[in-house]
Amino acid sequence: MTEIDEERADALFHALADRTRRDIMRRVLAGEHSVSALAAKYDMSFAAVQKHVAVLEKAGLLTKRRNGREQLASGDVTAVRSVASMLTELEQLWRGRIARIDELIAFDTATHPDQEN
Amino acid sequence: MTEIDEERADALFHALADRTRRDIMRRVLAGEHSVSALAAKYDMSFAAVQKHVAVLEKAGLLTKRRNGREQLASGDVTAVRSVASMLTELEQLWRGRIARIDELIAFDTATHPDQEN
DNA sequence: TAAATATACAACTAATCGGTTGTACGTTGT
DNA sequence: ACAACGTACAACCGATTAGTTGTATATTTA
Repeated sequence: MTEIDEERADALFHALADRTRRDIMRRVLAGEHSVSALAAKYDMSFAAVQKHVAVLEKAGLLTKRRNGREQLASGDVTAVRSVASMLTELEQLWRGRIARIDELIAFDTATHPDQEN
Repeated sequence: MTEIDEERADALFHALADRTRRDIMRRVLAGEHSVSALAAKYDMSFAAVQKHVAVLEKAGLLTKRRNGREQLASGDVTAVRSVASMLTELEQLWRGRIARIDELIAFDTATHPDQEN
């Protein structure tokens, strides 16, 4: 369960850790684009862009749909949201830390009320 | 400007694209931990953990503070939030796409009111 | 002062990554 | 039928990664 989740997190963050792939995500979230239409936008080979699309697809960040001879890529916003929620989980841990510090301060001011300001 | 931002995004996503580093982040967001205290938690050498901490520090996800002979690491929640906001930006592009689709539907139902359901 | 602890860093290795070129195959248009 | 287009995939290459071991340097503590 958690093992699979961590693998998925690895794939998601790794997929987003590349400029070209983040740029592809911007385009395919805004609308469908064929792989060759995407490839035309970057100064690299078609195969290189195809690999980037494959990385994003394996991570679940986009899906492909065949239309004739072209493959139309479309961004999956729920995958983007799942990454965001992982970050929110991290933030919650930090909130817990702050809450604990606040408790300490509350205890301190209750024990030594003359130290309040 | 954007060049630096993309480099920062590369570093942030790459830093989070590793289980051990995400786990370190959970611990240091919840509270301060020395590098050796962290190292004791994982089945790898001290040097390996030290490198992971260095990657997180370079990305700005944690800061270190010297206390005697130990180095206390503390998670930086604002860096975590900056990653979350990048994802929100991506999500906005998707919202734009949906808005455009809605406009098309509105135009269509206005032009062909008999096709409504 | 000497031993133990905590860190830093260099050098090495196997694996992965991001790119290339080349080949093959189905689909479309002439 | 055939040329052009869009895609898939394998093989290769240099750079980077995640790990290791070993050594050096402060800081405690006995």
